[in-house]
Amino acid sequence: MLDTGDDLFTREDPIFANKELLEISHLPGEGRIVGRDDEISQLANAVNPAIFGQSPSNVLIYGKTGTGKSLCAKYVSKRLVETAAGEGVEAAFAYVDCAQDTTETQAVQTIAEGVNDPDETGIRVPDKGLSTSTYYKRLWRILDARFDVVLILLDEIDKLDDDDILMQLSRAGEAGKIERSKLGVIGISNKIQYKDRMDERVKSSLCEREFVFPPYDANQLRDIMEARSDAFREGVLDPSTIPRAAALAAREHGDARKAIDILRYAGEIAQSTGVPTVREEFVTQARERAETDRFRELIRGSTPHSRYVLQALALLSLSNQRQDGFRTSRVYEIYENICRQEGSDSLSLRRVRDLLKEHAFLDIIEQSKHSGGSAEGSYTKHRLLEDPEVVKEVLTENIDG
DNA sequence: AATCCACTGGAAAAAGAGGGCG
DNA sequence: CGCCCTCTTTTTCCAGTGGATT
Repeated sequence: MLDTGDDLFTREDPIFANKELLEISHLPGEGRIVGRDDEISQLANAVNPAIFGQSPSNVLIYGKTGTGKSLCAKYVSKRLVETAAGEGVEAAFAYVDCAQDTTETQAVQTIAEGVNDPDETGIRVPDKGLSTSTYYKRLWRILDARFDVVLILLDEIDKLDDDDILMQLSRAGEAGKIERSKLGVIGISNKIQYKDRMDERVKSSLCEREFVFPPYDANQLRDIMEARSDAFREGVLDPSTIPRAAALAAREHGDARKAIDILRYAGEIAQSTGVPTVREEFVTQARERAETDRFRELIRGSTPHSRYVLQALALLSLSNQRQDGFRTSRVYEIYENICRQEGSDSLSLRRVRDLLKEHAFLDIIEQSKHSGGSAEGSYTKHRLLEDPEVVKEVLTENIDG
């Protein structure tokens, strides 16, 4: 996405030797996963029966973002499939990011597509258009046709809007939906409280084993970055850069993904300014850039009206610098103006309230409740958390697209 | 204590898009 | 093609909320 590796010009990259090591999607090989040895062996232990074609334990993994949950789960699954193959057991794993596939149907579709091979099974899995039960039926057929054991990784399981899929998966065997295959579910959640919300029946079957991944400390973050430092050319990385970035990341979140992002941005800053080494002071800049990018990413893909609402709030913040928030009706007025300018019909007040709430959920704005004087009742104030200038800029730059 | 009233937020349902299947 | 399915966006309806005023 960021750069497509245009090898016409980059054959003599002065900074990066192997930039893929710093991409988020990169799955490190053996010995590159730092500080998670215990977790990995426990996880492996839980799913071990799969190697002999027996049912693996269902597992629930907790931990904040960037603590290596997905990484370890994927790594163990991959190793498991390899080992099982050595034993003559046909195993596979399917990975679902529930933040992207929030509904039951989408998640089933992703699993089915992930484990399917149309040439072998002759079963097609269309993107959409089928009923949920049809997707299930096809999934069961695919599984029985191809595999002895299947591990299903459900990442960010708390983003799922209902538990139905867990119910179906955990009971597939008993209900006789699948005969040959055994299923194992590995659920990954950011929220510890997730389990409380779960249906009792699902809870008992899904939570056979539970693991909590603690955040990385500064030393571990440093090791993680060191382990990937050969993404850079020799001598390019200033010795103080990694400790600095590690300290910064540990203090703020302990998120390894962000830490690696920062390292990559620092490298890119060096690259674009033509400096031959990655210096310590780039780390601060890199962090800022990571934040702006995060915001752009949040905005991207939102509907026009969702943007207008944000724009209205940005406009208000710019013209009234020292106010701590703007009430809904005020935002709505400005929003209506913007709609007139853009020549589109404005949405109802009710809808705009929901849009504001969505933004609050993404930490773009902050909402606070107030109670007013006579005939005022209770109301909500909205305040932009990002820099209004940045918001306005990002919002207007995308209009031509 | 009753009343005001601008605003809140849950619920349901319409509308419309996207897509498969026979 | 007609029917069925899902899913998102949006509207409509309505029962609260809560401090100041009466």
